[in-house]
Amino acid sequence: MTDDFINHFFKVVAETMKPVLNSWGAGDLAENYTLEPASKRGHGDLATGIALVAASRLKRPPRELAEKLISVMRANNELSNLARYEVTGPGFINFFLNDGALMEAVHDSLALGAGFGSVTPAARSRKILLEYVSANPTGQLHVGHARYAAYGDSLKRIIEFAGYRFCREGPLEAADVTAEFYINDYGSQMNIFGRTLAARYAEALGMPAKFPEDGYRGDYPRHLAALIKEEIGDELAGQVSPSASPSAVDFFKQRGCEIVLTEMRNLLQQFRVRFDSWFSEASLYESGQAAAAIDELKTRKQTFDKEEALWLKTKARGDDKDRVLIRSGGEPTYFASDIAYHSQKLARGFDRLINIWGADHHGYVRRMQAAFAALSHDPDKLEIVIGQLVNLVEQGERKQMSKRAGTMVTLEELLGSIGVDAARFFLVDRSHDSTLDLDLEKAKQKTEENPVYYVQYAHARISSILRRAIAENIPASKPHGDSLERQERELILHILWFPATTAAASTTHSPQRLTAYVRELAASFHVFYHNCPVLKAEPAQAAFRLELCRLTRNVIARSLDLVGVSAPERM
RNA sequence: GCGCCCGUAGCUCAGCUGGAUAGAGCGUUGGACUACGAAUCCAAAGGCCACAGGUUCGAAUCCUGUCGGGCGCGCCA
Repeated sequence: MTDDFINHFFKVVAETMKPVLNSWGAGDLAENYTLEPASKRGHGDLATGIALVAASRLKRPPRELAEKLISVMRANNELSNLARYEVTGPGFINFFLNDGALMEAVHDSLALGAGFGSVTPAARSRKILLEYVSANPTGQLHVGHARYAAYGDSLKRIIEFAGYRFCREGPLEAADVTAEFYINDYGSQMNIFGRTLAARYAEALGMPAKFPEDGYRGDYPRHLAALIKEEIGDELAGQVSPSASPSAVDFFKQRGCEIVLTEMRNLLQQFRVRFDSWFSEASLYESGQAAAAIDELKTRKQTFDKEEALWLKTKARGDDKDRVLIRSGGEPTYFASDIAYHSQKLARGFDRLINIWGADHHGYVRRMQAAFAALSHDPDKLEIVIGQLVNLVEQGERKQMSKRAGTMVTLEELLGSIGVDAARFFLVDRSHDSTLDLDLEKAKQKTEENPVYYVQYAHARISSILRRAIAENIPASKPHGDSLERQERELILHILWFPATTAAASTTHSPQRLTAYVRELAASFHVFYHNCPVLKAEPAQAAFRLELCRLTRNVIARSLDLVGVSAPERM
């Protein structure tokens, strides 16, 4: 897209200051200075502390430098048409944007349509593989998974909209994001799962069965076994009682996994979390890629044998200790297939791999990075984001969430009790590196206080105004002349920061920037609404305010969409 | 013991990657519907930004240490 207003203003100011900055030997500041919203009324609309930064470097008084910068700004007509400026406090330069410029900015932003706040589409965009949730296909998704699902899906939307920064300090670039769910359908957990289902199946047939020692408790495996029983009847009755045959275990493992994945898929779809790809861990063994990765590590002399196991030399690459690839019993570890998986991702042509892992896996980060390096992959291509956990709170007490103990709130229950919009907003609204306490009873009671409704209400309210404008045949048009009310100015300023907000949300991987932003935007609108009549204003003003309303509605709807929340026209 | 995350209003949390007098929601108190949707708005009260140092024009933000909480430190995944 063409530059948004803030970006444009930044560049005009930079160009204007550049000759002076160069003469001071500080030309680099022209690209690196910060322009920010002025925090308090009386400080103008935008502010920069560039003179303060320059002052400490040049050992000269900041106010003197600020005055000098302002004097060249005065000589620039384009800039003077946009704003007036003054030096305050220790040497800040404050910009007071002209009403006319703000009105133009509204018009121009609206004209950008979906491009407002978005990265310029590239002819050939880079490819990102974003992996998240990746739950074992042995049970139900719980609120912990829900948090990563909401976070990961929002991040995908945000990166695709705002772009991604591939190099430190580099620009945001257009990117295609493939969202992938890694299915851990291999290994001992799966065998236990198969044996559990076989036992529950036998029970369902009224036959005696030995429940496996580490079997999966709870009702869910019974539910799966019942479904399978409906499919096959008593066909396998002879193979499961009193204990299951290997082929029966295999069957239950596979069929159970399929059912679980189908249910997960449906549930995630309801949650508006869309995966582009589901990748099976077991397929790495079937295709030989797991073995190939291990061979390659051997060839590169990155492994050694000890106590009948095969180890990878990760300690030399920053890990706390060396790690086992193949157990003394001959079985490969999860780590081994994960290494193959990561190589495989790169082989598929992705420029960047982003993994979202729970905090309970952070100890695994170093070893993965070490393995990555051991294969001479570019370390910058692997980015691991750690998300903190969700704790359950019941009657004020924290409880560990556990499948086995049954203290677990499923995604299904969460959706049933508070709905998709409230759940997504709630889960993404707090920083992903803070632990989240969830009290389901409170969440149910407090659903109506969820800030999502405050925002959606603003959207519905605007929609209502726009509907009436059409019904009453009041045109929206390009503004001319009039000055702006304070509430209009504040609303416009909020809107103009939208592109910077999407950019920041992307570079810092923080969807919560958007929830915070859209909440403030809705607040600005509500204040505007109470002070500035739209339909009942005189025609020229009504026309402009209708444009402002349309722009506000677009930005609210877009912000909500970027975190997977709906923007209803009526509620 | 070591590593990562967190500590901000009574409660739940923001704080734009160093800026001016630290913000919102809930809760409390008091106001505003014969004006486009009161799921809204206005006002008041509420703070040693865990603590101690350091970096600099300037720190809730960066660095070091202490205290408190969470998570991890398997030939589990």
